[in-house]
Amino acid sequence: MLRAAIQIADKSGIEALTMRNLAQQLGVEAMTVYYYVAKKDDIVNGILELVVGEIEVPSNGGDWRAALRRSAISAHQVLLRHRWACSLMMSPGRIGPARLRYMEALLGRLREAGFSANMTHHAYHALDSHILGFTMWEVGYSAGARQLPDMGAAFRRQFPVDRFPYIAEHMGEHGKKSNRSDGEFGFGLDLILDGLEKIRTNRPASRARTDTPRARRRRRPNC
Amino acid sequence: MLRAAIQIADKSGIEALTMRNLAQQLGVEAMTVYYYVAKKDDIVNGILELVVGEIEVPSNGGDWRAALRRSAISAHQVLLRHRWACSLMMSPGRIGPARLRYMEALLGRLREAGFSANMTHHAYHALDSHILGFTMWEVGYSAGARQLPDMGAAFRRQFPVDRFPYIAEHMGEHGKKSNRSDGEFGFGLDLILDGLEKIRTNRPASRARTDTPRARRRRRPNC
DNA sequence: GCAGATTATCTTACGGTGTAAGATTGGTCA
DNA sequence: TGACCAATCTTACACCGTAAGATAATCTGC
Repeated sequence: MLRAAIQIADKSGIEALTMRNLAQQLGVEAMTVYYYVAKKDDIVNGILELVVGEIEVPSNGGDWRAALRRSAISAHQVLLRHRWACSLMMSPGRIGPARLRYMEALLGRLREAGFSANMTHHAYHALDSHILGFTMWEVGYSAGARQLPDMGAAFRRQFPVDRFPYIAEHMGEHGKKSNRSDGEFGFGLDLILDGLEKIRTNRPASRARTDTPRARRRRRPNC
Repeated sequence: MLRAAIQIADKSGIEALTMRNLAQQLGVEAMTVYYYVAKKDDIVNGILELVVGEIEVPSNGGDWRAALRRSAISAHQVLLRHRWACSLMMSPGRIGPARLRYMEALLGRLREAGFSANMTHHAYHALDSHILGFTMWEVGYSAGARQLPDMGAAFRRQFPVDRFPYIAEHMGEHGKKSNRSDGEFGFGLDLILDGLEKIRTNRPASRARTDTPRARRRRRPNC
């Protein structure tokens, strides 16, 4: 059932995933689905869980930078395969086991690389913001480009080059092949990873992983 | 009318912005709103336009880094004031005049600082991804924390510390005051800005070294 | 002053959504 | 055979955006 739901969402967008559509795909009436599921939200959480499970978790040994880079690119690709998943990952209350496993691995890899708890915290959010933020832009951008195949011409008509020269140039850059694939994603990713590496080597002994992390003195019960 | 719509969305979320709700707020019947607006989407675009207009555009003179930083922080704050706007900015087909003005100013400031067209393109997306990606996470996170006031306890019950020690530690970092305000946002922002500054001074007007050399062939006319 | 046009509002209705409540079918087992 | 039960379907409701048209209020030109 979740497979059918993913299929619908992949093909026609998450807004096409309705109980009636899903039931039809399963050859059944709408309300029958509720025999297996309490709320539609359970289906949404379920398919998100499956998709997050597709993401390659940072490996344990070797270069931390390479491991994180591989994982980030894997996440990017998974989210491009399931373009509806991005916004779901950023909405509240959707953190399931797969997401926790991913978070734990990523955080652990950072700590293991020598980052302090505070640095790890910041690094995690910087990486996460880039992965989700960039991919979400990319998804929206290509969706817009698909439904307006000649967006460039429409744009040029409405916003002439002489009024927005830099945007025009920017659009030109979008057409270049060298910027395709993971190139644009990788640029920001490397910017962040390079910055982290610099921080890591500049302050090497800022509380390495000598102490095992533990939930000490919960300051605020705030997730 | 758009003001009333923003008020509804700010107070009760974008999903509460229905034609019937909006009409009620205006002391009028639902369909009356359609006398002033063709589709609900026009209202959504309208309020987004107003909100994007609140963002402080990068100033012209002085230090490029400081200008971009100020603008990014302004965007962050505006989007926290109107927590519904983030996801709208990332969805396709919502680029209005205010957004173009912002883009043009940001791109222009980068070019003026000495970045090549290609670098500017990459820098823009890295910054944009961070601003929108981070803020969107933040919005979702705080929304989750608000509706589950003791999320921490619920979490500890379901996912014990010994199984997810790094996540537990991460959650601890969230409680620290030093990480509040623009601190978390600023960290990733500075990571990106530092990286950009290094690129700018090290190789003025050069191609990104992160571009994996690849056979570049046809460039598709794509926006 | 008043007919006609314009502007603003309301009423009704339709097809879509998620889902609550309960009827119906078919198979298994005592 | 009669009871149980899992699986499915039927009906209905409140909400959504909005199409179509009726109605009321105001302005305009003679």
